[in-house]
Amino acid sequence: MRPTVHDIAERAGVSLATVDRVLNDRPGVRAVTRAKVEAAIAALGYVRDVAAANLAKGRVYPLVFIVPAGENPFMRGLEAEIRHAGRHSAAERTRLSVVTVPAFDAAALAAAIDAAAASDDTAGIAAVAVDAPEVAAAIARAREAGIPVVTLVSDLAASGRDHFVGVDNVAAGRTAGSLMGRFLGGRPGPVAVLAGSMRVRDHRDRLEGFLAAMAAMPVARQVLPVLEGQDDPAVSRRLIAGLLAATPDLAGIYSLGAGNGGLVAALSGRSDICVIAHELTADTRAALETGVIDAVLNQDAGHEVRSAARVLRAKADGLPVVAAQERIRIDIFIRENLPPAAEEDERSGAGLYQGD
Amino acid sequence: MRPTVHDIAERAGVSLATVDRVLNDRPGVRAVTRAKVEAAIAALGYVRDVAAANLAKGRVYPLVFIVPAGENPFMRGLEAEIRHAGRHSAAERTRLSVVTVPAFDAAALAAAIDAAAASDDTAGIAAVAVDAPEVAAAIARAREAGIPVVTLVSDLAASGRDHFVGVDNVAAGRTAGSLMGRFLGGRPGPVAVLAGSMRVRDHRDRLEGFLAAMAAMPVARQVLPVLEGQDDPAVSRRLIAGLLAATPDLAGIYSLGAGNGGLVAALSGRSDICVIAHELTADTRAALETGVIDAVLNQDAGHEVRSAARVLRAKADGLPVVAAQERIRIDIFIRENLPPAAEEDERSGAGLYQGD
DNA sequence: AACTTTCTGATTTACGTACATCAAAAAATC
DNA sequence: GATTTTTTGATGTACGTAAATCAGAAAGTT
Repeated sequence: MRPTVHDIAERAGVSLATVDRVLNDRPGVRAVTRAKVEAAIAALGYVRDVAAANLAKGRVYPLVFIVPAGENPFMRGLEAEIRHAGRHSAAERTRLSVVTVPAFDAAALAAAIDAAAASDDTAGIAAVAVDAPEVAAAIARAREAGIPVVTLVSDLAASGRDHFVGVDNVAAGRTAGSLMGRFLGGRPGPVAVLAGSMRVRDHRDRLEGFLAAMAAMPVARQVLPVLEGQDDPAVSRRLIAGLLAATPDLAGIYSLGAGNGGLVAALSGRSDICVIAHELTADTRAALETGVIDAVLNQDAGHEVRSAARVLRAKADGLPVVAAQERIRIDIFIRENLPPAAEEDERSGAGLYQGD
Repeated sequence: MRPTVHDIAERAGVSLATVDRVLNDRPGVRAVTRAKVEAAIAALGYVRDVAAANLAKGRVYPLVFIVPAGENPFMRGLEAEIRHAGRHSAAERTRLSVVTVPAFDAAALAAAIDAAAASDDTAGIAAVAVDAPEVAAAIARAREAGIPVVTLVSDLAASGRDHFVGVDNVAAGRTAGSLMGRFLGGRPGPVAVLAGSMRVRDHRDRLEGFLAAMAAMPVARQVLPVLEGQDDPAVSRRLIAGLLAATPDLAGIYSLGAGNGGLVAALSGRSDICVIAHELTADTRAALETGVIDAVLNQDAGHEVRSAARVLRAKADGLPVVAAQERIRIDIFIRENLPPAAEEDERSGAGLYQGD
């Protein structure tokens, strides 16, 4: 059986109260006594029963997630994951809530952060950041009020946030470029890039990585000027249609933002162009299956949500974060390793695999 | 605040004991009363505090993991993950232990299963199966004794095991074939397959998927007869060296088993051949970085261990398993999305990402 | 009506930890 | 040596649930 505080007390020859003082480092213990207790802890290999401890503490961690509103399927999947995690977060004594704000609206986001920070029972904030000074200021205010803040999916390093939960977008772009280059092989023709907006940090990062990888390929290849679809399916569709008309020898398209529904519609079944997109959603999944999209790079929203919750709790408790453990992986999906669509049990997400 | 059993009792107008009887469905409750209590549970949205319940139950689940001994880096990584999970499994009231048996030794594996089942405090067994009747018989015996059994990594469906924790190896082979075909494009030359042994189920499955995917490619390509390296680096090295000498126009190699150290050594820095291998280990990681290996398909040992533990606990409690949630994903790694090597904190694995 | 059987209530103990209180002992200070 | 300060012990309550006991009420059976 696992040793308990009682065992430590007995072994160290002290009382339970003293053990408690050492464990939760409360004052009033002599150095020698503390050493004795710590020796006993080490000797017995004692580990605190977190479940019992949390039960006794009765503490809960109300965490607020702020995500952009709108039709962006990835964001809706993210929201679904938050709600899903919220329903199963009882054991971790964590309470998750979701706030949506208009996409790309820095003022609204800043206001939402301020509101969350103003609430007396907010233990932490996770926000999909918009790259703007007022957002950075709001995050700084929250942190000054003692509330930990993490950025989610899209970073804002200048804000002084406690942590960023998301993928390395430069690496993601490099991965896309490498795959594009290998898939195309010696085939001639230029490559196009469809982004949401160059004002968004993660899109800029992905482009940078993609260009670097393309440049490093043995075969030089022309990359056309970036198209900005505003993450909007209708705009994207128009842009891609124009591109196809103007560039008959187009070899590939890298879609580094959202709005892939429009991209797929514009391609209307053409599988001769090598297409690489981001985020596994209903649109991209279907296009992978039909061969219109060749590869999808994905960040697992479920992992991100759980990582954000873990980090915020650790910060709230003043505990260190194991960075290596919180790294979000860049998943590559092709048709053959596509996970089966989930049976839509209780979440409305894109049907991603949910690990643990 | 979350509702507790007391709230339910009050709301339903019954005593705490009755609520307890309903919750843990013990006998001695009239149908009408039960309905009242269940209505109160639904109305208040009560969810059992698992931490408190486990604390009260005091029950622990001693689970035995049986894995092959030897130098196979994936298996050693698996073992490291089990030990790692064991150190952090306190919260789940689970106790993990590892037993190693000689690789491919059916008799030894069967004996280990019998021994684990004979122990009075074994709540479940997870075993990397060898495809042999005596193993199937041992698993059947354990299950008759009321001990749940899951197969890990390599399945043995005929044994009647409760569950299989591992990837879809046919799909893995198809993925490899598809990537190989796309990476090679129009480049001519035959492709070789290096397996461990055709007597092992997962290797047969991978080969099947690979051949199917290659056959489905637009460009027909010759696949040379399978080489069997016994998962042994020295044997593999010899076989590959011979292959290279005999086949100057070789275009690609699919290594579907272990022993990749020998493969890499035989290739000695050649990056003109397209190589796809399985499992991210120190060997394959290094080869990915130098360009000798082009892609690695991976099954996350950490996920598998945690999934196995969850499934065994559920089975031990007679609870249903959410199959969709326990599916193990096939990860694709190329140089650009390689996760950074872990800082070897306390595990000796291959430095894989550890999610949650 | 007396009886058995089945249900329900009230109460208690336990799980392992956190946290508070008060008294007692030990150490340090004057 | 008397006093203050610091350290330690003893004890109790709480968290939310599980599980057991025993008494009492309700239902069903003769």
